[in-house]
Amino acid sequence: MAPERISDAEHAVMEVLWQRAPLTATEVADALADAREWSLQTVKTLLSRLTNKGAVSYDQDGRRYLYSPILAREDYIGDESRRLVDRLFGGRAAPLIAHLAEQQKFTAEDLAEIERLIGELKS
Amino acid sequence: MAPERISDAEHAVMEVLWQRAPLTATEVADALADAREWSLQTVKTLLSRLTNKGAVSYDQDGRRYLYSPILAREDYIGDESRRLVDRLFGGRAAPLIAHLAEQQKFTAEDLAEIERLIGELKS
DNA sequence: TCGGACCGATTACACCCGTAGTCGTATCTC
DNA sequence: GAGATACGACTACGGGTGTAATCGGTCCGA
Repeated sequence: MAPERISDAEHAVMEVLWQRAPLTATEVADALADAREWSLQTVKTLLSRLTNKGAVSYDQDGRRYLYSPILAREDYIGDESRRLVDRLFGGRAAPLIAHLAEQQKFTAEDLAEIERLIGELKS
Repeated sequence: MAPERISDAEHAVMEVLWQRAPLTATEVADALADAREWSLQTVKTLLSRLTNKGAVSYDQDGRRYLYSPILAREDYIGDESRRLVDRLFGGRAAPLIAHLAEQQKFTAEDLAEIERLIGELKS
């Protein structure tokens, strides 16, 4: 299948569905109300585009739809992360980490966590 | 100023200019010939859009332009990395690393490198 | 039973993006 | 000095995106 790209706005909708599903369009819109000032219609358009892209499905419940994600969040963040690493760091992850490190993106807990991860990977 | 987003195609042009500058439009097109099958006109359009976005500047050399980056590569990859971390990992970098780790994106050298980085940061 | 209310579907529209073609002009060549 | 050439500027155009309004059908309340 063609890996249909998911836009920023669409991604916001996916995040809601990944958190809990199935949901009606209205419920999705409510969940987004804090973050984005979208009309219900806008959310419905995004749901419909996501459906066309094969990223969400729906079950009909009377005259409304209950939407659920098809695309797994794991897969999405995997693809996006890989894209970034490929585009900006020649496909190698270490330079990304070096970069994040220089930006002071790490808290003490982060460092401990990462050390633990590295330790695991080495064994 | 609004941080004008740089598109994928535009980014490819920036990479050339980051590698060496100043360059003429034709030189940029030549440098890209291997990677992308773009006509010279396409490259010129991209350079012009990047100029409008304030990401590159030019010096006039007779009747042609010598283009140079204004936006620093550091800043660009910083912004892009931060965008990704914010969008997908709630602004924390450790989960990104955990994710990359699970994808087996790290070679043995990477691991050594990262360990070294972490060691430095902890001190 | 009739007018809203509420659905999803369809349509709208301006802007960005990828990918160029064309135009007007300045320069080089003979 | 006239035609070819090379340059940047302007124009084009189909598809994606953000952001909705409108349409046609159905159900609910009075």
